[in-house]
Amino acid sequence: MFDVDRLLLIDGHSVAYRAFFALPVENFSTTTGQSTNAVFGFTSMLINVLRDEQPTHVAVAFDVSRASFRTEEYAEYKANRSASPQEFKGQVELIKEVLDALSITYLEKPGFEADDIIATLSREAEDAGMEVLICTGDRDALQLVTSRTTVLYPKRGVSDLSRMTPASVEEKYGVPPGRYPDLAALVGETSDNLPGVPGVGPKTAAKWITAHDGLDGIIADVDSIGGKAGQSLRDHLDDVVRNRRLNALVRDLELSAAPAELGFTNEWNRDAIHRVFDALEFSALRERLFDYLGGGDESASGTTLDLQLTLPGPGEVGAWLAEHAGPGTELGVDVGGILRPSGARADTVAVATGDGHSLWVSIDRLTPDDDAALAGWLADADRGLVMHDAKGQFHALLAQGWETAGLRADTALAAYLVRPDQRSYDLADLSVRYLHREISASDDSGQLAFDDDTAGADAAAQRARAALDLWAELRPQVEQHGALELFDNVELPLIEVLRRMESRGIAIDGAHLDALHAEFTDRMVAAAQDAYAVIGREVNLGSPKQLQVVLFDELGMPKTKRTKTGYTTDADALQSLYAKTEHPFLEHLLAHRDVTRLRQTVEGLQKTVQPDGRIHTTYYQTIAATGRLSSADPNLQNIPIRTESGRRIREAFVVGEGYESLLTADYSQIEMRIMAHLSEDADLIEAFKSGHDFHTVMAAKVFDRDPGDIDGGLRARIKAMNYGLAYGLSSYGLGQQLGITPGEAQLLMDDYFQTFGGVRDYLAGIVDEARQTGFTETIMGRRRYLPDLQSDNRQRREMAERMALNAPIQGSAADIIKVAMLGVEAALTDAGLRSRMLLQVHDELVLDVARGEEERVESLVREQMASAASLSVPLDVSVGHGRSWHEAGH
DNA sequence: GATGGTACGTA
DNA sequence: CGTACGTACCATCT
Repeated sequence: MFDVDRLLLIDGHSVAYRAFFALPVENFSTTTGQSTNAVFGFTSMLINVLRDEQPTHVAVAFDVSRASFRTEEYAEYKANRSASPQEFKGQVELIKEVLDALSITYLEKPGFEADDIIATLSREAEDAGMEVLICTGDRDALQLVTSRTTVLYPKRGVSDLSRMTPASVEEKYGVPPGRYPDLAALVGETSDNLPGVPGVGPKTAAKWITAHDGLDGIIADVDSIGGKAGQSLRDHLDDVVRNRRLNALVRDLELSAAPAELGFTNEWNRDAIHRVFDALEFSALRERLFDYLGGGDESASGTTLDLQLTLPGPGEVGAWLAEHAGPGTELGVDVGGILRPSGARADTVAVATGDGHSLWVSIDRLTPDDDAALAGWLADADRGLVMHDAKGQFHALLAQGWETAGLRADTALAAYLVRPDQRSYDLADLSVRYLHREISASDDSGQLAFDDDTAGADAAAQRARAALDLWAELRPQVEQHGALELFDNVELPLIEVLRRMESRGIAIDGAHLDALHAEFTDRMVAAAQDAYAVIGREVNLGSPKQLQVVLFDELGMPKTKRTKTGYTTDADALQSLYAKTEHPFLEHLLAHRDVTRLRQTVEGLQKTVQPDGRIHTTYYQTIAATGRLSSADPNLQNIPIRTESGRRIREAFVVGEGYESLLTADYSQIEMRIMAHLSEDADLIEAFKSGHDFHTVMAAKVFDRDPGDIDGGLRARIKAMNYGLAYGLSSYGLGQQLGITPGEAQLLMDDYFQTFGGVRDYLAGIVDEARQTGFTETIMGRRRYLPDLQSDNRQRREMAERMALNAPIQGSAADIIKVAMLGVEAALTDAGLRSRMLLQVHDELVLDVARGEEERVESLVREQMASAASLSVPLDVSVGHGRSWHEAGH
């Protein structure tokens, strides 16, 4: 490389504005609703250019306002520009914050444009023997291009820059860079509101400039220029002269910094970068930035933490624990190994104290004394253990035979309660966000991959310490969000309940699954053959793309609803096509879909049956923004029930060996009951207290008839209405579901709200309140923040409104069943029963019931579920028993 | 091999 | 053009 200084000059406004229009604003906003697309695009471009061009000096120039000496001289200058969009406002200030964090100088000069600053600096830099790179979307800067100065001009978006050198300017415009302003003066610049000579484009202009040695020559010879264009030029000569005066950049401004003072080092203030990127919620960009910085000296940055790490020799564990990790203090713990319900294994344990000490042990090297010391320490309820995502680590510790008693906090849960909308709560991310400290990330299974012990030990100790420090940071926030009780009394104790449920798993009748798989396979093959026979060839029935060709091109069926990639072939659409065409292909296709789906479900289950003959799902406590649990590997919360064939899959979930039956218990209409409670609607409350079929009673009230006079049709309408309410249904959606017009659906909704005015007022009130406070709240104070309620984008705003309607209702139901689960688990233990809770499916619990315990367990479960919350309507629980989940269902 | 889109199962 | 999820497959990208 040449040993030459390189100055990078960026036109801040120009690049930010380009970025704003290149990146869809709706994809870039923070949880507080601040748009960040321009900041993102600018920063992204900045990082790329820093990486690719390796400048030694950097500055960014901004316009102070639209007013400049040019507007003084020509009031129409840039007057055609519409006001910058609302979403753009404020983003320039954020860009300046990014620049501050990166210690990059930015310059402004009242009365002048960013271009002038750049022109001045580029001249000074050239005089000082530097190379210059100018990054701008403003073509006026092309006049600055020389053998030492290159313009990086965004081709499209902001990621693709073209390098404009003297040769490439000449190739593109037919004139050398110095003549570019002459050309622009003749052609005009729409974006600056500078009209050029009508009928003269770049080709003509370039020809003239070459022939007459520039604009001055053209003006001198103006009468000799022939043709229509020549006349046009003479008619608009004043404009041309004015354009040329305005597009000349000022190259001798007095600036606050000279090129030599713009030195750029990568002595970054990492802490400041973290703060700014946190606020902007730029995680991927931060990684790119630090990747680029990567070569640098991390330890010098001061954002990692030195821990006094002890790798104890044989028999020394107990002494360390006694000295540093006694009772009454909070301690961070990190367990490494295989962290899952089945096949778990603990390999390492790290402990970190608040005063900088840490311990790391490899479990297979512990002496019996060490083992006993650690086991006793973990089992001591007086230890305030702070862990991150503790459940998996508990599985691992338990595989080692170690029980844990003193869990004081789980930082994943704490972060979730503060901001439940995030997709992940990775410890390394949270550490950066809340502690501004970088730690090495673990992979999904909690395994840390390192070449040697020391590095792995340090990383594990860092994680333990990060959890401890995160809790200090998050605890006040949990409290401030009013969620401390929910945290201490519900979410935290629920970890152990879920861990037990996962460990227990549910027994599977493998032979039944095998038989179902064989049957579904046969039916799938038959349906496919039938379908192929109808159209005379084989297609991939699972490919929406190929199906579209068959349905709409070859069979000429009417087009369905549009999707991003064509027309939908979903089940609803196929049904309605079948109603119209009665084409047998559709019949076979739908049958194929159904049975393929069932087969897939069976296959998925077969793969997850463990050697103990049971399926052990994993429950996730920090996924659903409303507070629900989710289930994965496999998901046992979406096992089919609606169709006959589907229900047969539930026959494969059976009572465990040594138990007598499965029991299922579910809340009936829990969401409507919550709505009754929260809305205090007298008629709705009365409907629940009547004891008759709920939907029928509701229909009787809406249509003002006797319950005996409500037929199936009326009941179905009100049932759909009841269920749709909590989702923020529209008349369109309701009509779609009931097969009536949106108008009819609207009339139905009007009737409904006429009767249940309290419900209408409540629903409207939720949204109003959320708009004011920024969040919704469940009966236990679980919050969900919905910044999009303020969005200018109608689609986003209405989506947020529906979320606001749904979150308190779905979330309160989640609160209630969580409390019930804690109650059931504790009551079974207290009563000394062997029966055990296995599954939760949002409003349902499934238990293995031990011989002779059926009655006691049923009444215990009913009692715990019914008393989990005290509402103004009873919490009705229905219970069933059977040898399979199917039989126990009701 | 990762990712986005589509489709579909549950509450 | 109703909420909340997880999983599978296909098509397309790297």
